[in-house]
Amino acid sequence: MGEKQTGGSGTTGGHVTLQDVARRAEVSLATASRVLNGTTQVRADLKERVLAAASELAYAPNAHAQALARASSQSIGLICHDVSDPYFAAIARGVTRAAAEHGLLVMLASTFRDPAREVDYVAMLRAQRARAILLIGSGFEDRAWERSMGAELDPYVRAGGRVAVLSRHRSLRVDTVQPENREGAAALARTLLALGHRDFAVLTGPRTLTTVVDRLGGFRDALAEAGVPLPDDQIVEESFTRDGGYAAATELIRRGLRATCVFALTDVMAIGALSAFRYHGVDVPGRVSLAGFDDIPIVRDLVPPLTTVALPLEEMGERVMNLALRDPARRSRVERIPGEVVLRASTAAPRKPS
Amino acid sequence: MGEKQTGGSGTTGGHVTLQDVARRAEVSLATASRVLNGTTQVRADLKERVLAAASELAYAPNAHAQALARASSQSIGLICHDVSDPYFAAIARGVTRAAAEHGLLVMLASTFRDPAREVDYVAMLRAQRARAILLIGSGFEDRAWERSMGAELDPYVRAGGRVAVLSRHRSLRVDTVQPENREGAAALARTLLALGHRDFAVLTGPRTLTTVVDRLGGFRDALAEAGVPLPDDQIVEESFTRDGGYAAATELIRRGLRATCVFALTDVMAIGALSAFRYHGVDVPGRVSLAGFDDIPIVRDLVPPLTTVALPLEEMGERVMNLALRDPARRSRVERIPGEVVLRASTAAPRKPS
DNA sequence: GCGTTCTCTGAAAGCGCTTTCTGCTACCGT
DNA sequence: ACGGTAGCAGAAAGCGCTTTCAGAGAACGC
Repeated sequence: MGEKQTGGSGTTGGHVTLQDVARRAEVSLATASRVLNGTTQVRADLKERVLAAASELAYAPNAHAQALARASSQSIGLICHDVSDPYFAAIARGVTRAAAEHGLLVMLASTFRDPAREVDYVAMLRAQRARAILLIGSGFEDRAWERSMGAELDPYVRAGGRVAVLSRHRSLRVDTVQPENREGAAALARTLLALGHRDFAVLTGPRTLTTVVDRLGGFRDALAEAGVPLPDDQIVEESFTRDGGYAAATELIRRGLRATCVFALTDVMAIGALSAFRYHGVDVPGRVSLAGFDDIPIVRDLVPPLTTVALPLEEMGERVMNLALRDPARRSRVERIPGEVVLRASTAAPRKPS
Repeated sequence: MGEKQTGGSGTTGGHVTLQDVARRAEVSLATASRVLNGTTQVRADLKERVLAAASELAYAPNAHAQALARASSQSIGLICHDVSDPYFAAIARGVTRAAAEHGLLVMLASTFRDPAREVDYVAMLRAQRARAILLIGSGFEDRAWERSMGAELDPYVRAGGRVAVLSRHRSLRVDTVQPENREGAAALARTLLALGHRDFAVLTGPRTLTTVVDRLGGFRDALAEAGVPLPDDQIVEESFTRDGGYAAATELIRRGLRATCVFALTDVMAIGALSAFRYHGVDVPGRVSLAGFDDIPIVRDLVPPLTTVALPLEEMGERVMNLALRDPARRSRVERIPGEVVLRASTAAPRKPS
């Protein structure tokens, strides 16, 4: 308590080491370590001295030294496109929550959709000996990229690292949490058909993303099954962002808005689209119905509230985290997450049924 | 290329070490290290051999060993209340972007507003020898908490760690990025007064948060200056969340909505409030004007778009990061971030001026 | 041509921990 | 009272790297 520690070992610069603690407690290094880790019984008085010394010196173990000695770290890596995207933010919340329960620290990386950056981050996380690497969000359909990812991931896995992906194709043979994008989009299509719509448009992100392939494919197939076409000029491609959605909707209007129902492949795009429609005086759902995908939290609060396909985002984050931590023996598990169509006020029957 | 490496050192379990690389390249450990770090000139042929060996073995340096040997890590810690809150998400984006530029990894922790958890995370980050610890978001006005935080932070700083905080009181003597909450709220109040409002209500978060103290104080003071009272029963306290805002607005209605203008202390609360008003048929801005604070990206897309005090969130994240990395010599810098009142359609002149 | 300076390589000493392994003391049964 | 066995403390060997510190050639000047 009233202990002066000015001028002790390393007034400036240095961190207190276990050695310092041991010295002060007048025990060996080994004993100090054992007390602090509870590895073995230690005589009560020594134990007390060590604890006292540690607290007086405000000792904090060096996690790097521990990781080195134990050959295992206390952190996991999370790679996503952009933390500030509500979709990822919700997932990240689930991941961090689950990580906290395991006493793990989350190392977060945003790639801003740059494949090269993604590879870099995997390398960094590998260097950090992260217990697991979590890849969140649509991958790229790109051979070269897959190869360089593999070049990082394979040795990592071979060395005992765990990889889990969320919402990616299984080009990488790893544990996977996979929302049923195709089925969800198809279900949405059927719902919209049932409302009476026959003229559709789609606002999509880059076609190279696996998510786009699945959602667009599922949607289109379901329409085709009902004999309803999806004309190419009614598919507008932009980035998977709010502004992308805005731009896509604007472009759609410019091309002549023939559709009575617009499907934005993500809620984030739908938000932008909704604003664009409002700006251009296109009433939703009066003139067009609008639907999204993901059910990010905010879309309830839009006007009109958005019809979408709900995914349990936070839970998905927890599951991918837990999947990565599960028994490494049984590999390559795939958990499929069904989406649920949530009808809200942004969709309605078309005014003039075609 | 065509190199078979089956059965090499550690087919399973082990990571490739620098030793392995050196052995394969038939050079010493030291030389391998020098090549990989570019520390010193190394004869061209040796260099080539090392590089080849490293790539063939898919070598990834052990960051823990590096950190230990170099006595410095490559990571910074970011502590916030909740990543999925758009306010923090935007800031986190700025932080991660800035960190990427410095080649640093961000370790992310969400406290979910639990002070104890916050202290725990600081301890973990300290153990990780994070280059800097960033504390984002309102602190607690609580002596005991301040003490335990100090107990972690002080030794960390003494040992050379850098701490920077964003949007907290300076009870901790560290670098600070401080939005001008008081001034911003006051400016907002004056703007609303100028619109003709005389009856105000406030939707606030927990009074123990410093942000609440400042924003509420600034708002109230500015009203007082104009001789306008802010009755206690028109201040509703809830959590700083969307649902908190919803609940607060609902409670306000229950108490009898005497105000013509409601100030929600954060945009996130305002979002909830807006939905509550809509649900209860209270027209915004027809019956009440509504204003928030922060200017998180989504509020442009609300209906009506929200009047608020804009803060450059992403930039704030970058600045707090850079502040933490700046020359440690000149300590305790404070960067003040002015807020700018942004008038949007959620506010209007009161219908029946009092 | 020989001492001197340069340049580059390798051996070895840590960084701060964990974890054998060894050895001591104390206690047990008989 | 004595050998045997726990129980517990300390010495020391790593974990995988960086970085002195020496030393060995090579290049240089005079």
